[in-house]
Amino acid sequence: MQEYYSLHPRFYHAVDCIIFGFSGGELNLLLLKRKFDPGMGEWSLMGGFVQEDESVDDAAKRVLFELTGLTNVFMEQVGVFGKVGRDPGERVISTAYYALININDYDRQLVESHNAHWININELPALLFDHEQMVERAKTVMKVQAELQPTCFSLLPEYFTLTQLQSLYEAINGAALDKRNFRKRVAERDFIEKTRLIDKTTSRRGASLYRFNEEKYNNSQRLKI
Amino acid sequence: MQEYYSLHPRFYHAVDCIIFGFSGGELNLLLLKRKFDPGMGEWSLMGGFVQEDESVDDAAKRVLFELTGLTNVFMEQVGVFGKVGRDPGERVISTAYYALININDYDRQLVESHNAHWININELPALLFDHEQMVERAKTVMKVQAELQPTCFSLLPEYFTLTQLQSLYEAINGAALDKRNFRKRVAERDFIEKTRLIDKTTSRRGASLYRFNEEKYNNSQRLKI
DNA sequence: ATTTCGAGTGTAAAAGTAACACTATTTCTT
DNA sequence: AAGAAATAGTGTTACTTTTACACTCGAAAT
Repeated sequence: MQEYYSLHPRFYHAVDCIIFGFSGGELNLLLLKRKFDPGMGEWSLMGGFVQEDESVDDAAKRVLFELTGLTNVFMEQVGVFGKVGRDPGERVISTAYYALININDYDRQLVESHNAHWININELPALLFDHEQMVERAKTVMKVQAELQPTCFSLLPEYFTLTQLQSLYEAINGAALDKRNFRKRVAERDFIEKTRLIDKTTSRRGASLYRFNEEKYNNSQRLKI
Repeated sequence: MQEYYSLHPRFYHAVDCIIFGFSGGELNLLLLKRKFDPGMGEWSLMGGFVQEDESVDDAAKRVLFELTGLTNVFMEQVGVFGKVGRDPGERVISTAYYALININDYDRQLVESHNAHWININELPALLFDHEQMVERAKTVMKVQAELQPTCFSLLPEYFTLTQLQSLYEAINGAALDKRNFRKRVAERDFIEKTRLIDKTTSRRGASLYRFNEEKYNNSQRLKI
């Protein structure tokens, strides 16, 4: 019985985080310029090793916290990357996660101390190991997920204008949307609530601020956006 | 540098296979009644441990081959299951995969020797460890996948009738479909080819046999079914 | 010749999606 | 004070897609 396990090899298990942020009408990833080997000087995802006392999902949350100081972030598995030589140093199996964070919220000092930077998703540099594949898959999974459920509100501040929301959807879609049709669709979902607040920073006229009402969403027919 | 890895713990890494088959108008899973501990006597998925010289994906293919004798089977990752106590014997992280196999094709002797049985997906027994969660997630992932691409042809024999195809879609959907609308949609996709062959086993009149043309599918606009 | 059984076929209403351009409100400039 | 500038906001129509629905066809069995 003991042999049932001990005949088999054991592996380091890493987690790597594809961290999406939204600013300036564009999607960005938080990437590290590595200050240590393996891969010193290269761009990479934020990663870490799973420890004895934590689940794989918890390890991903911890790693995200170590970089950004954030908890309660929307995170989802992207997949397992388990090729034999993917990490040239040792055999490491890695689970990739994507996270959607509000770009106003994170701890800038922590991020700086890790040598991490926001990079526009359309101008990504070459990345360490198989991290580019991870990013590609994350983009796909994120897109599918965002179409099925309105998860992408995690990328916005609590209050946002419809122009911001539309440009987020355009960034995820990779294509422009018609303003009137978009607003018609927003009006149909009452989990996107208009508030009395007005944002005057982006236009002279000012734009109404909206918020995502999670409770209403949970009670709704789950109309995707 | 060496410490970069060696400070961290290592884990057994398993793969578990959710194996779908289609017969009698229903989806079935191939499950094992375990003949060994841990979990002797319980129903479980077919699983195995990742070895030094194989990727995680390859381990899943090997495990499926060991049970069914099949290669070149459609398989996709379902996700990583990495809770600390999920396997009470040892800390094991597992990657779940789903496979779609043609129920006429597998090696019956091998399957029997593993004490494996086809179980209707709507009448599943309690399963070992977190295998029920794996199955739940696999059902969701499989459904999404089948909607995006016509992967489910892997569940059918090379030649099939439209009635069979429709009942497969109904089983995946969990809901009945309108026969005329379904056939109209089939007619629109030329990667579903009508042949001159007639199947006389299911009706007196006989039904035309169709086949999936992968090449045409790859050249098509990827209309999902 | 008649029955039986699954295979196969078309049309019309309804819903959803896509295309399209101007007015409104406030601030800034002169 | 008037006009320019800049983003917010607003409806209608054509087109496409989806849904609902019931009978005939062809071969075998009796």
